[in-house]
Amino acid sequence: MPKSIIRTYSRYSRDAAALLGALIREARNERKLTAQELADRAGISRGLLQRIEKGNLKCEIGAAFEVATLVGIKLFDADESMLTKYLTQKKEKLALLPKSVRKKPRVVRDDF
Amino acid sequence: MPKSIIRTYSRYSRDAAALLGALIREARNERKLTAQELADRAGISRGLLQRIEKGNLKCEIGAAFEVATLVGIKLFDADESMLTKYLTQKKEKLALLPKSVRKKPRVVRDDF
DNA sequence: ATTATAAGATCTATATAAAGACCAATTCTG
DNA sequence: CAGAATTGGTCTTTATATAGATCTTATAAT
Repeated sequence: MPKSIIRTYSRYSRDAAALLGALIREARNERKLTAQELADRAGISRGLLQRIEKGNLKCEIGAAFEVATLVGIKLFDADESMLTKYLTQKKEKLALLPKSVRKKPRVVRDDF
Repeated sequence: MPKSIIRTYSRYSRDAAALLGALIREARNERKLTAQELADRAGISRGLLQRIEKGNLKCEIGAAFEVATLVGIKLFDADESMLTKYLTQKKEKLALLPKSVRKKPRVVRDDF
């Protein structure tokens, strides 16, 4: 980040991250895992896990997803096979869609 | 990151991030937004948006969620009010759960 | 009530994610 | 087709997220 950017987040994003964190904490409790244990399994530090559970938005998405996966949280309400299937479908659909979005209509050159 | 940590991600996490990226791309297309426009609205660089759409796991979760929100993707299949409600419920439940997970049963001191 | 353990908090060093600028390759649209 | 616009890379700089260590506080189980 060259210039210090002040990021703002919508209520929706904040709540979504907070919810994900709460779900993780709940699942960790149910599975009787300490923060250290779960962090170790996810290959992250305990501090990072703490921030994820608190819904911190500055965490890397991979770490959050990995932890969620480890405690059995189903992202997109889908299990592994469903996720793969859904992903494949989306990719196929994307292949058909236009590769770029054209915004400005060309200037009509009717002056000659 | 003091020592260079090689992070590994499960298939599930990778697919989930890839799916989120694909959904964003699809929604951006439908809304006829260029990458630059969406990036500007989200307050991020075009490069970061590109990585998010590709499902890069090293992106910050806040940026990804914010972009998703901007194109109308419903996280946890919930709209704003549902999300808030769900979050409140989770917090209430967490308040009742034990604050810490005890693993090792204390050594019984029956020698006196 | 004790006390070991887990969780919370803070600090430092460092690897790296991200912005910004640039150029190359694609791709719509007239 | 043409040519502008969009997208895809690459490179550099810099702010910062993270690991790791340490200390404090809270808590659960005896």
